[in-house]
Amino acid sequence: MKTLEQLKSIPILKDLSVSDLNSLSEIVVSKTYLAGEEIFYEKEQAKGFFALISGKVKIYKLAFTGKEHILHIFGPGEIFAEVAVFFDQEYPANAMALEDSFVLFFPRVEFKRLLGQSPDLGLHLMGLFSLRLREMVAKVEALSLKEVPARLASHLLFFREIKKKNEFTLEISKHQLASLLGTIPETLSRVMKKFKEKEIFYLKGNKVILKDIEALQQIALGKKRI
Amino acid sequence: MKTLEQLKSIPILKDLSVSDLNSLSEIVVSKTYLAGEEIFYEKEQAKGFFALISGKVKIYKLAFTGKEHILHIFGPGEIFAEVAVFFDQEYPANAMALEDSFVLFFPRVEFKRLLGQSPDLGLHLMGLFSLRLREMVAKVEALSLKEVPARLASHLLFFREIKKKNEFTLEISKHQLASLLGTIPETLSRVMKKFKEKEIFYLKGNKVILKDIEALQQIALGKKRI
DNA sequence: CGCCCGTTTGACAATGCTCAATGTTCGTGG
DNA sequence: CCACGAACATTGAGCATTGTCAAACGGGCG
Repeated sequence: MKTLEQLKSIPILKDLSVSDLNSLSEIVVSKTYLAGEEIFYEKEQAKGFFALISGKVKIYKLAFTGKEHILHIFGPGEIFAEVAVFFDQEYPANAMALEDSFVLFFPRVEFKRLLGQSPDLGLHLMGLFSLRLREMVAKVEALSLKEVPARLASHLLFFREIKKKNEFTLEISKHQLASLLGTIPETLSRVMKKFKEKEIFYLKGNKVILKDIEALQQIALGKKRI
Repeated sequence: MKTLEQLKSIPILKDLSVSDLNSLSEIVVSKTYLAGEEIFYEKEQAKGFFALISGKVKIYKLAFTGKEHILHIFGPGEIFAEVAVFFDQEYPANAMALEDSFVLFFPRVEFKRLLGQSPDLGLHLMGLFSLRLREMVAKVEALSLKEVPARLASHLLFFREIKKKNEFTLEISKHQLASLLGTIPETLSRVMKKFKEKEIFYLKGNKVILKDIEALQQIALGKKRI
């Protein structure tokens, strides 16, 4: 696939003018990462940002003890590490390919030059920043004000919105899901067991069928305990 | 003080061109809030963002149970609620004046028009977004990977950086500090007691004198328990 | 002086983590 | 096709941390 086609496959970029897209296609660099491969480390000098064309990537922080917290998991069409554009400093977190992944890399300096020329490009990027900020605020809220069952319920309801169905697959391992929810696999397993016992959902492997949406909503809000 | 002077007192805006500043001064609206007064609510339609000229403002989320988590406390010269520019939706959190505060309000629609005209203004704003994002990532990390003593130690070290001194005042009540660290006053009080016992700091009222920086750094990283 | 609010302390409960063991799934190779 | 191993997932017991509830303390202000 041509670079231009790939750029157009990214939702946030597809509305850009042809000239903006052409400019971008001249600066991007294609890269491939194997499953499990590190894309960048937290302490690494940030040289640019990425657009994921295919595969799956996790952005995560590591504690001194080795405990991991996943900030975000990205799929095809999404942009990540875009903060790098504005800080010629370290990346704020680590990134690893969860599956074999193909990405487009946007070098910081060149991209910033384009930004100065196209206000439209800047507006798109600012919209993305706003979205990320909201996601992070939601994460802080969840971590500090909600318990694990509420966080799991919120996540399941979020997936339901995305998939527009009560039946879906989790797409990531339980270990990864626990890390994404700010907990550990054992705790997640116990909470899921309770959800099953209370007939809130059906779970087999990675397949989920939500059964009691009302209960999920109550639990997500912290109005109901399990 | 003239609006133009006030705009120049805001660090992130002071490098803007005279014409940009003049454009801004034409759209801003001055507002005053008394201590304890709500500036906006979470569910409220976001009509613009703010620059704090004098006073103190907290941005916070509320749980269904009434528990509060402070996301940020802003002082003079800082900009807040800037995400509002890109979403004609609800504010993502609540804002309340902690002291009598004087702010400049930037209406969303008018500001966005200026953005389209001045790429430079956009670049400044994007830098601000990046900073906020990093702050939020740090918060998520602290909440999910660190215990209360580590969060307190980090906060004290952060203040030390700002003040460039080992001696300073906390500026906010213990209750507010607890909420900022994602805990409750009782827990904070107990942790502080331990810090005092271990001679890590001296504390009297709101006055703090850091005594064992090394220990604070170890605790902040989670390498050492108290 | 006495009241009020913020703070501290105490006793207790609960949530979630650690460590260890057991189950389960799935891919590989005999 | 089955057996085996490795990685993933679940379960159990015990414990650490933090939250809840209630009471006492203390400092500042009318």
